[in-house]
Amino acid sequence: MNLQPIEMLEKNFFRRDALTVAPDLLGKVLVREKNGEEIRFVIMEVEAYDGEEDSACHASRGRTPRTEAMYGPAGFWYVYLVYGMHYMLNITTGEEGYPSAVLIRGAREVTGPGRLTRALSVDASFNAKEASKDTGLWIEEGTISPSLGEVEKTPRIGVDYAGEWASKPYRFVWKDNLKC
DNA sequence: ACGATGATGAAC
DNA sequence: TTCATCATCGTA
Repeated sequence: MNLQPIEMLEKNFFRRDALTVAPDLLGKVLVREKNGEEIRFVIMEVEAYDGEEDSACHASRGRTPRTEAMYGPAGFWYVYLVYGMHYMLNITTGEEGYPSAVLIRGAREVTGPGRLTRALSVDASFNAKEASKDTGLWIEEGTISPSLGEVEKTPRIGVDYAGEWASKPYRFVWKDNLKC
């Protein structure tokens, strides 16, 4: 038997196109450490937000205080509040200077981006912090990943305002065939 | 199908 | 300083 420490995903994993990173995150494990306890969720649903051209991406309005993190290096959290109630958790991707990120929308046993951040006790204080053990929130290698046939591609949720970009298949879901 | 609820960015 | 908007969710 070959027991190796579980590998934390580092900058190089995230320093690729958001559209490449997004499906690759399915099956990876989101880890939150709080008060000495670690909770883990297998990532099941994500969306890519890719650059200023993407009307659904917050960076479509250019660089603002809110979108700073997306313009920074890959592997950092981008967290913001929507509808005055729910925090959305994103991980930044791509080269520094190019704004892009992947929204983590759901995990095994937790469906919905707002419910996920609540389950993890994640709020805006994580914004622009690195995904690492130091910050108490990171992503690890998983034990299984979906096969190609198990990944469903659909338009993103809640971005109907984004014109032609609203219909692009930037959402990736691991169809949970094995669930029982 | 609707209201809660508050930060953000843009207009004035 | 005001205002519309919003990557949602729970209850009806």
